[in-house]
Amino acid sequence: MPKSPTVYDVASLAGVSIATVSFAFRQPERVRESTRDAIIRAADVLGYVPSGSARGLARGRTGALGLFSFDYLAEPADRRKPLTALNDDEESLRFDLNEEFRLFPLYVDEVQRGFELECWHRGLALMIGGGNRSSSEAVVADIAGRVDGLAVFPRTVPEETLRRISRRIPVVELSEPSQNGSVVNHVTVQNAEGMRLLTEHLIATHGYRNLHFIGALVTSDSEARFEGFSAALKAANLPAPQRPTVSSENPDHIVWLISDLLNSGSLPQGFVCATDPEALDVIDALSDMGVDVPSRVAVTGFDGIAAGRIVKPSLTTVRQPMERMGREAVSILLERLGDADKPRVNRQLPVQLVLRESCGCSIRRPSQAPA
Amino acid sequence: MPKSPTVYDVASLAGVSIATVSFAFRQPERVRESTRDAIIRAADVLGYVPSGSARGLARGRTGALGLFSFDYLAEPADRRKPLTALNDDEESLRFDLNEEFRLFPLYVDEVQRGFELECWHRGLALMIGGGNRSSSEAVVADIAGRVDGLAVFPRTVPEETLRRISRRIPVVELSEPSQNGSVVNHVTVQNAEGMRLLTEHLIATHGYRNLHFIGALVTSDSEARFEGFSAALKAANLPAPQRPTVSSENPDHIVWLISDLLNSGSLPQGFVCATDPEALDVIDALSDMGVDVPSRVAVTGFDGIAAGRIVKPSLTTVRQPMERMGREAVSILLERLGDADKPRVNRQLPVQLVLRESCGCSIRRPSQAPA
DNA sequence: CAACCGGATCTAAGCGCATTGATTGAGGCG
DNA sequence: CGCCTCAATCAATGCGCTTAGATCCGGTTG
Repeated sequence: MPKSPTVYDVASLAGVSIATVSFAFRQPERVRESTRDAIIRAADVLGYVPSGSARGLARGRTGALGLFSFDYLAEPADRRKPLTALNDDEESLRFDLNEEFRLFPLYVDEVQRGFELECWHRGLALMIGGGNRSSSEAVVADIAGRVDGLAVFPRTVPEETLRRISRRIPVVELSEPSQNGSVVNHVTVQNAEGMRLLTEHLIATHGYRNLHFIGALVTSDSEARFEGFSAALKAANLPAPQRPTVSSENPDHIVWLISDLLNSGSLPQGFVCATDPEALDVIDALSDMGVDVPSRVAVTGFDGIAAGRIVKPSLTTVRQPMERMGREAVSILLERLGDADKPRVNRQLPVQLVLRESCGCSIRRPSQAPA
Repeated sequence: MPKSPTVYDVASLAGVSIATVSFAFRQPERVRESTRDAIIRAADVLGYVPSGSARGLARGRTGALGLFSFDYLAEPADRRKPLTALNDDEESLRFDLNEEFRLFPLYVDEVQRGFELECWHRGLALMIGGGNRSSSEAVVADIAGRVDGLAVFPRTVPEETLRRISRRIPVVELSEPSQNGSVVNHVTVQNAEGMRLLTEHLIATHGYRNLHFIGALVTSDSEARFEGFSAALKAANLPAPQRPTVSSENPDHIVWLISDLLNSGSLPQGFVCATDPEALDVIDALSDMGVDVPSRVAVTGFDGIAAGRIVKPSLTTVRQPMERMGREAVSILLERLGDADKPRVNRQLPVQLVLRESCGCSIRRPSQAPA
């Protein structure tokens, strides 16, 4: 690019000072109309686009919010096999057996969308970064340095870094706060309550009495869900496990775990999973072993991702108001831009039970008006 | 926030000059280890996070790419009815009749995802903005001022603005270039070719001879698709219409249009639509009028969005390599960051025919190995 | 006619960092 | 023991913009 024009160039071409050029754009009413026109014309001729960096520096705020998300590329390789396959050109024109939908609109993506929409709606720009625990430190600081407020997904940024950043700008974490209090704001959903309702449904409606909880308890959200699960069992006078059947984050573990249960003849009546992706992995594993879902074993998830309605059987789950979570995050940040030490909040949003096929419910079409 | 610390604060606490602080972070090898440690410790104590604006200003580049997208909120109201309904809390726990999936992972979202992944992969931050023709002018300039390269979706930014921005930073438009040459780079797909293949399939495999093309020709992409459609008809010695049955962008128009055809008894054997969303609207309209798809009329789309596999009947379409388009955009921008006047490119990517139910093809499960 | 006033414009001082060229000092060499 | 070299550090400048305060000027007011 041939050296982009600056206020100085515009000013000299228009025959005014740089201050006037700046005013012409930021406070047009302060500048006489004729001069303003001249300035705009000069800017047009030169192709002037003001530098965001310079503006941000001078004003002390950037007018942008940041969101730090997962980087899918950093996930274990086997998780993104479908993606790789997709890039294979010679497979063009094949039947659509790709399973990319299992990876794309995930929980984070829908939350992110809400964040975007709300930012745009309020005239803010949005800076997005991605990474995982390891990569993040530098990357997240990089982003934090360019925005007026930051939202992060759990497990993307070490708490220490979060604390440091929150001394500079407001920060909100999109998860249940960990038990030992948190240094930042939070947007949560009714994790425990939602899972309790779902479990109750399995017990009351379907009469299941032997349920397993599957999920890597890597976030406070999953933990809260496990507690909701346990609470429902206790309320029904069923034995509640001390710990869930942990699956770690490797999908293979789910396969091993289930084949163990199958071989030992101790398959439960239902698997209650901490998240939708885990539930989908469980369904896959069961299918591969010839175990029918839901007639032989029920499976449920938690999230409400798109893939849950695409797979067969469709997934019974608890839907989080993902888009709205993103919106709330923006709103929390905005409220805190001005006054520094507004108290931290934890805004909890309602969830919604979504009954589909995988729990044993048949498909109904309630949209048909009863005659 | 209590006034965030700067290099000056860190420098004085560590007892060095600001230059050394800067070096400690940017070129660690230039600083003796002991001093570096002292500096990092001081930075820790103060909670120092370098200002992106200042850095950007000083270095002359920001290390971020921009993407300018549609703002769904700016769409006609009736298009987002499902969204509104979703926010209604009292509807919690209802059966999942919401149709949000019709709006979310659309074409743009998947392209955007590719853009994000590629940026992160290369260690770049990403700034996203949204708007439509009207709102954009200022917003897009705002973003253009903060990034080193910009990608835009068609119809989001007036060409004049695009030209101006491209004098400052490299720009790539995610669409077929318009016939009269373009001032920016492009990432395209085989629009015409893909549509030709699809139409051929309808003619050859299903024997349809009376097809209508439906689509608002608001982008060069849609135009190219129409040309592909016409080409296939001509090749089969079928009469090709001069113009498509335009639907404008108001879904109601599709309803009117189809009810007209129905009332006059001139329903074709198939509707070939310019995009998936339009095809879904057509299917909806037909269903509402009691016309079965595909037994009575076939319908096809173009895009490959997720909703196409969720709806009944599932949508036959042409799938664009959306994620890859985003990736290519990043790659094009990056190649042009250094050398200013590298020639403009138009990188065309392959598409893929996806045969599902709505064209009359039955569901096959090719993954089953033949015995 | 002088003092005054308000609108339009300008001068000048940063904003926080990167970076060039200068400075310092310790070790190497003859 | 003096001179040179090189590594480590520093002083100073500029990046492009915003904005408080100064200035200028034509028009008012008494």
